[in-house]
Amino acid sequence: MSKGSNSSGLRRYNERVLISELRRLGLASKFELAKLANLTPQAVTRIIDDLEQADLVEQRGKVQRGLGQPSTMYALNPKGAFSIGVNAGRNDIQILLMDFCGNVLSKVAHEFTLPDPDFLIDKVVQGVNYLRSSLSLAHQQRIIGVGLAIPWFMGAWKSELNMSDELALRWNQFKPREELMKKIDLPVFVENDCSAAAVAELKLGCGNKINNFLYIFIGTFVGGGVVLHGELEAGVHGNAGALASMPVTASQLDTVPPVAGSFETLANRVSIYALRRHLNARGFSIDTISQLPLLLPAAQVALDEWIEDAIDAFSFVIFSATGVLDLEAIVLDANLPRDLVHEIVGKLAVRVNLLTPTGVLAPQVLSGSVGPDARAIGGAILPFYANFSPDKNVMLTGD
Amino acid sequence: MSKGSNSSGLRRYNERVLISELRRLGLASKFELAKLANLTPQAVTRIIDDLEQADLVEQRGKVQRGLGQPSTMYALNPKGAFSIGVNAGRNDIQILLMDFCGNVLSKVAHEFTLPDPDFLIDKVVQGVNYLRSSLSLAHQQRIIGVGLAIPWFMGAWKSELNMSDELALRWNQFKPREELMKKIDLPVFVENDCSAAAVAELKLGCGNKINNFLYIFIGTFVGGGVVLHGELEAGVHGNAGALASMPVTASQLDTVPPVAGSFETLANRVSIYALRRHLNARGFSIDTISQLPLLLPAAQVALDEWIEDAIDAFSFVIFSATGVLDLEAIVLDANLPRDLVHEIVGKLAVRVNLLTPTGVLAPQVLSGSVGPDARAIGGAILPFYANFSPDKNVMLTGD
DNA sequence: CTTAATTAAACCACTGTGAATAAATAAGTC
DNA sequence: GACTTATTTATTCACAGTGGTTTAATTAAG
Repeated sequence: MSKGSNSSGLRRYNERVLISELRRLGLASKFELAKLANLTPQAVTRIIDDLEQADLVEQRGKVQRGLGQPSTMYALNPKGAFSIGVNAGRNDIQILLMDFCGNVLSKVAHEFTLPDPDFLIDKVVQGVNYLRSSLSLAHQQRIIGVGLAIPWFMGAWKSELNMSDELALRWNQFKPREELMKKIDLPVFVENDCSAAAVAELKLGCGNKINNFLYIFIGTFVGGGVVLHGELEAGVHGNAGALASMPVTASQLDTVPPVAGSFETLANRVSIYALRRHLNARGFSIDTISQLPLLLPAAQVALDEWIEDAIDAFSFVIFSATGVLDLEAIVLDANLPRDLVHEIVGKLAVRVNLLTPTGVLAPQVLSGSVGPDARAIGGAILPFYANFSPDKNVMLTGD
Repeated sequence: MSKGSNSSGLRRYNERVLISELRRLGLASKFELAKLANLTPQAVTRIIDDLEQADLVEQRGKVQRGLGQPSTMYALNPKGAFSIGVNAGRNDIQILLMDFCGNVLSKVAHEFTLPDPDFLIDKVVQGVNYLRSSLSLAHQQRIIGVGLAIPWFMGAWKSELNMSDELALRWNQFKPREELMKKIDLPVFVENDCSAAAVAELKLGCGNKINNFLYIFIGTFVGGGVVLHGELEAGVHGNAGALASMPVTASQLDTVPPVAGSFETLANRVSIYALRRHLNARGFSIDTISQLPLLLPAAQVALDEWIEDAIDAFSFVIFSATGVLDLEAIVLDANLPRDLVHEIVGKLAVRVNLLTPTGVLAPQVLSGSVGPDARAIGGAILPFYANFSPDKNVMLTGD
């Protein structure tokens, strides 16, 4: 089952290790890289020189540190590779162009209500082609792929979304990767939207310091991504971090009770859907979540009620996840105002530390540092991740 | 953070890949191994010849398959390496000697009530030395280590175990690896008992076919181990699979309710401790779980009540774990009569398929094929696992 | 004489070693 | 203060070592 490797696999692996270190550090000398990667300066020299030849890495002046010859610093060449990331949501889509250093160069977005798959694909193709043409021809050659972040089981929430049976069926049969590959002549990478966001957090956010975490994103519903040992753990069917359906205890609020014999689920308590439902029950109505601040301070009590209930449900899920996986941290982000995210994270951290059961070690609770665009950004990272991240599989594929 | 590698790392990795394949297949030719491991027959020849030289692999005759030269078959040499496995439980200890093929050569066991750490260490040292001396001097040189499977947080359940504060404190401060290394001049490997059992299941049980599963073992309490991509996932602090403290909904039975603001935990509903408590409440008393069959059929109703309640709690935990990790299977074993394990697994499988929420893919539910000794056997595998399993870290440590 | 497993010898790609080189600072000398 | 020399650190050169690959030869069957 597990595969052996050869020297070119080894080289590719070391190459990726150096690229990753360089991405993590921003700026480093060959010597530093050698120490960090446990390689000899020779090996690093050869690899970095080759990468420089291939325009993936560039010199960035020299730095003097005390005695000795100054270090020639290297960094990833932002123009060395490009990637296009797509987040396809239930109500909106964001498409962005990213350079090799992770900078977002440009971005397009649309909002809509309940798209059908064909419409969505069209929007993606249009956006990708538009962003693509914004680059010079030489740089267009360096786009290494399109990464799509999209919820799984889009058709599974048809009642919550007022979706027709027919549309739900089409969503269920929809194969985004295949459809996109038909219309775009670039490699296509697809991940669950929240797993993609977890990758964004791993590569551009707190992943610099933390290697094992559960990422949670509150959007229309709620989802997550799992990062173990600095690598995305996608699960057997790519469905890891499917937090929406996680069982939790019943809510104190006005939720629809689950069908008999079944469980209450996290999405029913923690999601923008649940928040809006509770606000509605308290007489506050909004069309999109961006209008939330307009309701304040009148709706503050209702909002606080929901926060309290959400924290309750969350702590349940966090202890479940920590029990199974013994994680360093929970990283929470949301399509909600920044200070609200911080408030939830703060209260959650207190609760988690208070209730940590015997036999479990409390994880840190952090707020995501990438923000609401994490999913699209994560999408853009997917092609980089597949081509330049040092996972074990790199070694396996021979020449 | 991630480290590069060199040719000796590569060689070690390939060596381990071949050993693992050979362990999985039992018997294979160089040519077969080459195809499976994605290596050239040449490379395999070199590696296997070296391994044969080192007595880790041996020829096992020739096999004719149609035309052509017959294949020379190879297998692991059972006398190539030995390992001693220990399971240190709250009431008993098993110590066994294992050969390189995974056969248990001999075994010693003791029962007791609430040992203190020193007593336990003494028992382990005695047992290890006894088993060690049962081998010829030449073979004694080939013992590659002692693997200890032991519950974490032994002192954390002092009220349930009627443990004195003083004893609980000593357990909490107990460092088994350090203590053992003082008294045994062999490498010592320590894992959580249920993680060790998961390794046993991975290497000697269903792991032949399944690479991603949550292993659950019902003992005095309940615990688990996580296997992802054919490797044990121990967690940041080695505490992955800490199912005992997993939050679940409240029981319908006679459990002690959790303190206010806290959760009910799995161990309080699914464990031999919980079973005995329920049997007690129904007027049936046993000293050890092996006496359970003596109570039947009188206690059948009480037993069925517990099973029903246990399945309820289990399905909660299984959906939590599957939501986070998207697993292929749940593998359940217990220190209970074999047919009772099968009954629980059967009923659990039905329940899981019935209740699988939208957005989650139901895992298989299987009964463990290693059985009640899984923890000690897993312990014995730990040294083999550390020395011969192709995990990524193999490559990292240079020469 | 075909087929398939296995091996031998030359080869290639990679990293490692140890000496040499380059570029700076620090210390000593006039 | 200018010049020299030693010291330190980064980097590179040439060669050696390891390990897998290639090609062709060998072996043992049908």
